[in-house]
Amino acid sequence: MTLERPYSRPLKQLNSVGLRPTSQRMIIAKILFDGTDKHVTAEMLHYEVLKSQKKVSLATVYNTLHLFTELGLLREIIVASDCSYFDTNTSNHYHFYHEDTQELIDIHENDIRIDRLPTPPEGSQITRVDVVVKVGKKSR
Amino acid sequence: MTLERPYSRPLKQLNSVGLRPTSQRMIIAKILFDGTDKHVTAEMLHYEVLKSQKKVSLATVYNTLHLFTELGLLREIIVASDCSYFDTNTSNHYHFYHEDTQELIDIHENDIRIDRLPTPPEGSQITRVDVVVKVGKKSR
DNA sequence: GTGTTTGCAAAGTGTTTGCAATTTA
DNA sequence: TAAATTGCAAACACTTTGCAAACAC
Repeated sequence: MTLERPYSRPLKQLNSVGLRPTSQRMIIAKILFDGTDKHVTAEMLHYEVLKSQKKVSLATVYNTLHLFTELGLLREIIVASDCSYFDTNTSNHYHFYHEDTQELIDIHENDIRIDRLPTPPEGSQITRVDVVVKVGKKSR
Repeated sequence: MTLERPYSRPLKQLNSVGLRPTSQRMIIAKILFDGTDKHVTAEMLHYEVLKSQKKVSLATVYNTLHLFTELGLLREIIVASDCSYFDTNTSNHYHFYHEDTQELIDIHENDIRIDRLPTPPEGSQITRVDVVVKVGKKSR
């Protein structure tokens, strides 16, 4: 935890993409960019915000998550059709998705390898490769 | 196309999982299991149904898609948070997802390979591996 | 007949939007 | 003060559900 400079990283992140550091964004950025990798849903983040400081509307949370994603500060991960996750680690990596707990867990780059990527259909190019390894409770 | 025995395959599929071959299910099964691999959304399927024969309610389409999926006749594929695809090919394979056309395209088993699958977290086991290769229009 | 299946319309979910009020630079 | 941002509540898209009528066996 970066207790010694709790504001510098969030501020830098906002400045780096040219967003005004409003109080709502700072609160959100402070939670997201604390130096550790996080996977959050809009609801989870909203809850964290309410827990930590003054109120930020859910609409603003959604807005901010999408803004951050467009600007490259976050990466959206689709695992289920009923909720989106956002990942503060924007580098190339994949995920475990625990079907029982709905938890998203990083798979480190070295722990999986895809070789022989397929040629994309005529006229298209690969923009991204998503890998989700679904896991469940061990049966026995 | 299996024009010669248009009903046998759908009927067999329904029988094989012990579902009553109601007219609605037969209509749906006939569209889905025509011998070719298909990727459909509930809306697409509903549209196909209406186009081909008498009416089946959207609720029943949803119901049937989920029933078929639970019983192993279909596989659900999550590519975007706002719509689910169902794949008539239930064997292990992955997909291209065209971000511009929302089209889902099979990647054949031989065209991609994942080696070194990661060890799942303590107490869990891998239930499935989903790979979606997102593609977009070639830029130049 | 009895249990299953269907269709409708209503309810539900997560998400987005329009707009007036507020805040930032 | 001009432009950006926020919050609210309404609107949204997709999906699910409750229940009475219809159907399959």
